[in-house]
This record gives sequence, C-alpha cells and structure tokens, in this order.
Amino acid sequence: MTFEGQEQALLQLARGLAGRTLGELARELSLPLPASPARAKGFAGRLLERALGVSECPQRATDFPTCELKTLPIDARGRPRESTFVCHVLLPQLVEVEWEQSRARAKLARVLFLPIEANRALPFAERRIGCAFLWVMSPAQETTLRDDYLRLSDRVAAGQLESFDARLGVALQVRPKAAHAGVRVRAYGLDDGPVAVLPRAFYLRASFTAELVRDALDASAGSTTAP
DNA sequence: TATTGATCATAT
DNA sequence: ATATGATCAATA
Repeated sequence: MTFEGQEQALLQLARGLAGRTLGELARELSLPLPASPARAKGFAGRLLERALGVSECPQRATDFPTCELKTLPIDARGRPRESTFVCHVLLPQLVEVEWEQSRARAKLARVLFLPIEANRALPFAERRIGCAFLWVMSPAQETTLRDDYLRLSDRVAAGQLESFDARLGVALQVRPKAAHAGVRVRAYGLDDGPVAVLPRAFYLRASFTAELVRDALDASAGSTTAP
C-alpha cells in the first residue's frame, strides 16, 4: 500500500474514534484510568497513540511514516485550551540549524490532529474524542513559522539568551521544558565554550492551532453542503 | 482570563 | 540524563 493510502486509512481509523470517550477507549485497551488528571498530563496522548498503533521506535522523525499525531485539548467554546508541544530544542541549535533542516519543520509538515474535550471540570473518563483532521502545512503557514524561527534564531545569535522568552513568535514559540526550573543541560555555545542552559521546546500557540481547527471545520462544512 | 514559566509521567 | 506525551498554576 502506498504511503498516501496508509495515511488515508489512518485518517479514517482516527475519525472512527469520534464521539468515543477516553474511558471507553482506556477500557478497551486495558489501560488504567489515572485517578487525578493533574498527575496524568500526557495520558490522552499516550492513549490515542496506542489506539492508532504508534509503536515506540526512536530515530524516526514522526509518529507515522507520513505524519505526526497530536491530541488537541478543546474547551467549552471549541477552542484549543493549550499550546501544542512540538519538540525539544537547545538554543544554540536554533542558530546552527536552518528551518528547512529543523526537527520542528519535520514534525509540523503533516500533523494528524485529534481534538479531545478537555474542560477542567470534566472527569477523564467522560471526555469525548472529536473529529480528527489532517493538517498539511501550507506555503503561507510555513512562511509564518519560518519567520518566527528566524526571529528566534536571530535573538539567540545576538547573544540575547537572557532576554529570551515565550513572548516571541506569532505561531511558534519557545518555552522551558524540564522537570523543574533548576534543570540545566550542557550546550555548545556559539563563540564561547560550553554553556549550561535551561532545556526548552518549541510550541505552537493556541491561537495558531485554533485557526487550523477553523480551517478544518470550514473544509468539512464545504464538502457536505456543496451546491 | 490568557499567557508564560513550571511541572508531571513514562520510557529509553 | 534525554525525549515524548502534554497540562498545571502563577502572573500579567
């Protein structure tokens, strides 16, 4: 089967989960439901990876041969509640690696988004899965993301590591990603030698993924009400 | 209340 | 110790 065929089959499989609850899915997969959501941050993501057959296999750029899987927590108004983690990044890499060669771009080229109901008041077991959609990065969207990446790398290149924060980036931002704020990892500096830096990661802003959800809704509405 | 900075779990 | 799965919670 072609990659395209596999991807379409995967999309259909994912869409078949629409309306199911996390509780039902967990029971079918014999996964225990965590008691406290606060202590189970990645639960929905791991559950859906199992449901869709993502196997642990490092060295691959994305979850599936053609795309990356991301759950998307949706609030009562139908908007993403949180930013979306993309990948780990060390600040000096931002300068050394071009956007085109970056792990971030590889992850974001094609993403299978799986919206999940996620009001804080709603128990895990009752949260419903929404309609999956495949996002393929458009040239315009890539321009936005590349611009953010370039601005971020410019800031690092200028030696502005201290003033660096999550306010940079229209769609793509960089935030801490560590067990706690005291973590430091050894990175290789630009001019000076090795430096100890707080590990960080790329995230897609919720405002950006909200657009992707809207586009997907428009597309599905258009296909069912076409004249 | 939206966003930033901090944190939690699991696996390698 | 690093990477992936994210969401929590203090702050602006």
